[in-house]
Amino acid sequence: MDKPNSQEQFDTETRILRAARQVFFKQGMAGARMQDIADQAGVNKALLHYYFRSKDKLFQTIFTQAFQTMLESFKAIIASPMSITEKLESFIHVYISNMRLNPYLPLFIITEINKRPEVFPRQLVPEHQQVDLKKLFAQIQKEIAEGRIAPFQPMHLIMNVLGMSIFSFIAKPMMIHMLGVNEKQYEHFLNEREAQIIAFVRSALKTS
Amino acid sequence: MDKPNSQEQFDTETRILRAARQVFFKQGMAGARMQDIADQAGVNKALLHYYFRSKDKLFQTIFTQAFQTMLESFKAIIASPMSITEKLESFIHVYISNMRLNPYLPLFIITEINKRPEVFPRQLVPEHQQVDLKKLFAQIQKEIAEGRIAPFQPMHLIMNVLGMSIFSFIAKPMMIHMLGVNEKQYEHFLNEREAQIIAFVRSALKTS
DNA sequence: GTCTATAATGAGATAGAC
DNA sequence: GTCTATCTCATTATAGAC
Repeated sequence: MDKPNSQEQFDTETRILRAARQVFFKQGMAGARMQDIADQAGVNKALLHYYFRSKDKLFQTIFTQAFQTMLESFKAIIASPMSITEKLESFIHVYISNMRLNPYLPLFIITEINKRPEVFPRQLVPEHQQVDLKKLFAQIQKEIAEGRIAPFQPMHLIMNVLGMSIFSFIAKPMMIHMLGVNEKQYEHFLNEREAQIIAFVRSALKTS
Repeated sequence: MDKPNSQEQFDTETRILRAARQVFFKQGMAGARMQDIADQAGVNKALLHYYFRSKDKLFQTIFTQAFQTMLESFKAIIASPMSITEKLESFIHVYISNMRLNPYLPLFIITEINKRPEVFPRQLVPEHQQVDLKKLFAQIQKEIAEGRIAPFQPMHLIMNVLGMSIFSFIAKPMMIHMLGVNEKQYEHFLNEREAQIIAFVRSALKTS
C-alpha cells in the first residue's frame, strides 16, 4: 500500500472513499481489510461502519463508481464528431492516459465481475446509458464502403484497439516476470506504447 | 462453482489439485475457501492439510504450475523454426485455444502477482528457462530488413498480438456489461476472433 | 461524529479416534 | 489415509461512553 494520503483537507467520508478505492482496487473485495482502509484514510475503523454500514456496502459504492468511470471514457469518445481513425486514436490516447493514472481500474472491474457474477444484475448499465454501438458500427461500415479504411468487422476493430492499449498495462507484472525484464525497462516500453499502437492501427487500416 | 468433478477415477491428491485449480483460478488466493476446494474435490477438508499442510502451500503449488504452463506456450512457439508471420499466427492460435480451455489462467496470474508482489521472487523464472527474446527480436529485425514485413518494434509487435488475443477473453464479463450484449452474442464474437486478429495483423505487416 | 472495548462469526489448522 | 470435533485467530460489526 502507498503512504497514507496527506488528505487532511477532505472530510471524513471523502477520505474513506479515497482510501477504499486504493485498497479495493489493489486487493479486491476478498483481499481488502477494513482496518487497511481505515489506516489508509487516517480514521478510526468504526467510522467506516458509521458512514457505510458494512464492507459490502462500501465495496458496492466503489465498484459502481469505478464502472461508471470506465463507461464514460467509452461513451464520450463515441459520441464526439470525429472520423473513425480519429476516434480510434482518441481511444488509444484516453485509455493509455487513464491507465497511467489508474492502472488497477480495468483489472479491478474484470476480476470482481468474474468472481461474483451473481452480484451484478443483468442490467448493471441502464438501457438509456448503454454504449451506443449501433451508431459507431454504422460509421465504421460507412467509412469502409467509402474506401477510407480497410474492411474489418467493427466489433473486432474496436476490441483490437482496446486489447492492445489496455493489456500491456494490466499484464505488466506478469510480463516483467515472463520476459525477465526489470520495472524500469518495462516502463520505458510503456512510454512508447501509444505511438506504436497508433502506427500499427494506421498500417492495418490503410487501403491499398 | 461448477459441479463437483466426477473424478472418482483420480487419487485423492490429484482430485485436490484439480479442485484447487478451479477454485483458486476463479476466486484467487484471498477469495478461495478450503471448504470450497474440499467440496469441489469431494474429500474431507482435513485432507487438504494432510496433503498440502496449509492453504498457502497449496496455493503455491497451483500458482507455480500455472505460471509454468503460461511460459511453456510462449517458449515452444519462439523456439520453433517458423517465419515471423507464422509464429505470430501460431501465438494467436495457441493463446486463443488455451483461453477456450482455461479462461481464468492469465487473469489469475496477473491478479495474484499484482496483489502480492513480495511473494514472487525476482527470479520467478530461473535464468536458463527465461523466454529467449533476443533471438526472436533478431529474427523480426532480419525480416524487416529483408522487406518481408513492415517495420515495427519487436516488443510492441508481440504485445499487440498478445493483447488482441488475450484481452477479449479476460475482459469478457466487463465487455458484456459495458456493451449490453448477452453471453451468447459474445461467444459468437469470440469464435470469429482468431480469424479476425490474423487478418488484422497481416494487413498491418503488409509491405507496401 | 469519533473513540474504545467487545461481541459474533468465519475460516485455517490440528488432535486424536478409527 | 480419512474422519469428527475442536482450537485459535483474524476480521467484521456493534455497543456505549464521550
